[in-house]
Amino acid sequence: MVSTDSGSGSSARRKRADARRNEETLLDAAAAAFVASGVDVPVRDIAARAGVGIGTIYRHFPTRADLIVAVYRHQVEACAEAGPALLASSSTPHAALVRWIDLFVDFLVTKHGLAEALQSDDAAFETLHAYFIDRLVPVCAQLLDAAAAAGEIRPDMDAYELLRGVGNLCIGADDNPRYDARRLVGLLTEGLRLR
Amino acid sequence: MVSTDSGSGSSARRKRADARRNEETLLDAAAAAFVASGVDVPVRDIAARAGVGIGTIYRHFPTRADLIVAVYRHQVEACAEAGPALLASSSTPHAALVRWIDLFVDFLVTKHGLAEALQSDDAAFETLHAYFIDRLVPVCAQLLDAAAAAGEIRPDMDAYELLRGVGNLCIGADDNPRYDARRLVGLLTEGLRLR
DNA sequence: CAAACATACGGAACGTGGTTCCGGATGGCA
DNA sequence: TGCCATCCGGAACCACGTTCCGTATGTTTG
Repeated sequence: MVSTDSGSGSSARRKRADARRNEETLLDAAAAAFVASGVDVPVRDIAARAGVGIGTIYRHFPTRADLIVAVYRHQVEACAEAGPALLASSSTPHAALVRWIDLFVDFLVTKHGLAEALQSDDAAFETLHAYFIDRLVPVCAQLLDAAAAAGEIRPDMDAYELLRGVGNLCIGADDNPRYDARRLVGLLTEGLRLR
Repeated sequence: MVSTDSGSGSSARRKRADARRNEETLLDAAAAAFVASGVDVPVRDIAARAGVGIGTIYRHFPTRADLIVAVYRHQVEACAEAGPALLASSSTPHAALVRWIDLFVDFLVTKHGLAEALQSDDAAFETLHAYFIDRLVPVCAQLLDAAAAAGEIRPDMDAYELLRGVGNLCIGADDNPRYDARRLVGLLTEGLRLR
C-alpha cells in the first residue's frame, strides 16, 4: 500500500546497490540528527553525518518532509494500528480514545520540533502533513464514533480538528518544565466528555 | 511604565525629526504588511512599503520582535486591562475567564502568523514571548484564582501553561475552515470546570 | 547665515540554510 | 573488458536576516 520501494522492493526495477546502501545510511543519519538537533536540523548536517553529498539526500528524499515521513513511518503506523486494538481492549470507548491520544502525544513530544513541523504552513511540509492526516484521522474518527455512540462524548467533534488541536498543544513541550502538554490534552479530552 | 520614548516622549534627549517620522511610517507600514502577508513578512518588504532603507528598520527596531511588539502593544494592553473589568462585570469568575480567553483568541487568530511566532523557539522572538507573558500571565492568574476561589474550576491550573495552550491552539486557525480554534479552546475551558 | 557636529539613512555585503544542476564516477551487464 | 544507465558530490544560486560604514541631513552654535 505505502509503496516502500526502498529496502528489498521487488516491483519496478531494482535500484543500484550503492543507492540502496546510501538510502539506509541516510535514514540512520537523519534519525540520529533528528534526535540530536530536532527535525529542523540543517540538511547539510544530515549529509555530513551520513558522509554523503547534499545532492544525494535530495535524490532520495525530494523534500525534507519525505525524509521525516520515512524516518517516522514505522512509529506512525504503530500508532495507527494501536487504535482498533485499544478499542477492543479498553473498558470503554472513551478510555480507548484517551489512551490512544496519549500514545500520539507521547510520540510527538519526544520528537523535537516534529509538532512544529506538522503544523507549519510551509509548503515543503505538505507531504508530512498529508501523511499524518491520511493515516491518523480515520483512526481517530473511529474512536470518536465509538465513544459518541456509547454516549460518552459530545457527538459533534471532528477527528481532524481534534488531532490538529492535540498536535498544536504538543508544540514547545520539550525542555519546558512549565508547560505540560499532557495535562492540557487531558483537559481537552475531559472537556469532550458528556455530563 | 512601558517607556514609549517615541511619539511625543519628553524624557531623555529628543530624537531627530526625521527619525520620529520614520518610526511612525515604519509602524504603519509594518502593520499593513502584517495584515497583508502575516507577521513573518520579509523585513525588506516592510522597508520597501515604508520607502526606507533596511538599515533604518534595524535602527528603530533591533529585532523583528520589537517591531511586532510595537505594532500590537495597544491591543495587548487593551486585552490585559479587560481582565479585571470582565471580572467585575461578569456573573461568575468562570464566565469572566471564558470571555477573557475569547478576547485573547480573537486577537491571535486575526493576526496571521502571530500565534506561530509567539510559540517559536527562535531566539529572535524572545522579546515578543516575554512581553506577552509578562503582560498577560498575571491577568490570567487573577482570573484563574478568582474562579478557583469560587470553586468553579480545578485549583491547580497554572496561568502560564493555560495561556501557552490557548496560544498553541490558535496556530493555523486562519483560512482553515476545518479547524476552529475557538471550539477547541472552549473544550479546554470546559475541561477546566469542576463537576 | 554658515560652519561643525551629532544623528540618522541607505543599501551593499555577509552568513545561513534550502534547493538545483551537471560533470564525473561507478555499478551492472553483455 | 567495455558500455551505458544510474548515481554521486558539491559548487552555485536564491531568499532572508542582519551588520556595517560612507554619505546625507537635522540641529546647534558662533
